[in-house]
Amino acid sequence: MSKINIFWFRRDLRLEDNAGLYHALKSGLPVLPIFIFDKNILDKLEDKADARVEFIHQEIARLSDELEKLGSGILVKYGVPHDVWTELLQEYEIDAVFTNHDYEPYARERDGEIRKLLKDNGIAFHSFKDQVIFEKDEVLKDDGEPYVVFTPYKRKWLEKLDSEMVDDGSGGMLSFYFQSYPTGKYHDHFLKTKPFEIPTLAGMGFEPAGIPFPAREVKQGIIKHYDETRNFPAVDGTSRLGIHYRFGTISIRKKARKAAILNKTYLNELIWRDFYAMILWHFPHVVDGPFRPQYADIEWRNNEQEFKKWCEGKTGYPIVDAGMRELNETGYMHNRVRMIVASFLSKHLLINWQWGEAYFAKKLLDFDLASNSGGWQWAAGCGTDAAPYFRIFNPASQQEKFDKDLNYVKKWVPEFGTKDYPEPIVDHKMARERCLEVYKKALK
DNA sequence: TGAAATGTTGGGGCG
DNA sequence: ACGCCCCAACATTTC
Repeated sequence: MSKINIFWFRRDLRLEDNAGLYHALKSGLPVLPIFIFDKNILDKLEDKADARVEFIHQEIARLSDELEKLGSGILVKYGVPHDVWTELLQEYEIDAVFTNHDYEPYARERDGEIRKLLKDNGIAFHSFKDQVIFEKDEVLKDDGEPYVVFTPYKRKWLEKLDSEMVDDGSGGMLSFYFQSYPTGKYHDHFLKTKPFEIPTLAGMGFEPAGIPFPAREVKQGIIKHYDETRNFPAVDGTSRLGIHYRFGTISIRKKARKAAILNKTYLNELIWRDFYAMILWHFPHVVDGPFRPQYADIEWRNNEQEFKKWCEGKTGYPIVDAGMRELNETGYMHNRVRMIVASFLSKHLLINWQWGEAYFAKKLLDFDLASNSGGWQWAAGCGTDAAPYFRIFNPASQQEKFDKDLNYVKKWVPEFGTKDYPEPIVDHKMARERCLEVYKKALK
């Protein structure tokens, strides 16, 4: 058996502009791409019609088709990564393994184990930055500590971006950090093989969710006008690329490069993404609780019936209910509305934001641990650079500002305005004052 | 990427 | 013309 290198796909499901894959293909030995449906992760999912699993499965099938055209294939396994790698060590003569960094706590632990397993077998494990522009230790304060406030982080991020410019190949200049990896130039370095059989969704205990996935291509003009349109949920004004950023079906470098040219506000959102990934790396405790410890003392009401009504979109606050119903039906919620429903749950209802975070984690197609945690903690006031606790969104004025004509509300809450629509679950004025008291008590 | 409470100003009605 | 009040509009402070 002749030696090969392996490229391990995780959340980077594309053949173009893929850092780890590029390095693998340039390494000299034929490259066998693999993917593992990780039982450690899949077994934790309650809903067997999980659209994210379906999405990954669909994208793996697409990679398989693309590789077949190149005379190669992707080896897809279903199991616990350590067991799978132990099998792979039997099945192949592996020289080195290539992959891209994954910064989540579980992934760090998993990769540590696999790195050790491979090392014990004399095999190198090479991992690369691919899913962010700047990772954990690239944008730090002058004293070497991580930023916990966004604005100075962003300033430093932009400075670093401009610090190294290169020729873009067509006469202009381009940040070194936006350069793409010309993976396609080396596509003939894939291991020549027949296509492999891919485990079926049903075989892994899953089924299709039956909701459509957002396109990989953004409609003309959306990014260019993002700053003007992004706040209006009834307007088609956001890219909806979340799921593609999450699973790497698009290249962050390509999108950030485009954003830097077309719209600074859109680029800003990508910087937030880097920011929260960096925060999660340095402060992994944000997965299980508030970044600021004193917020753990808030006496949440945690009323189960009210939580259920929030989940189902039956709070009697139209903009909140519209958001929750959009989420339940499509796996997506407009970002402006995410802020409104999060503020409402944690502040009006005084329900632990972690309940809401967990609900989003179950429902959002674009769920990302770092950004979800960061966003919820921002809304609840307990995170890095968070909205102060006394900044309580008024659902009525948010609706007036951002959905004046009620187009969004009417789309998702058809019974709005009829007798079938429920009365508000809480009085706004009372809830606001109650929130201020409870937060003040915990924080004094 | 807040909202409400409180303070200030100035125009207009009116005696 | 003047003082007084009301209140909208805007500014500032507070939560």
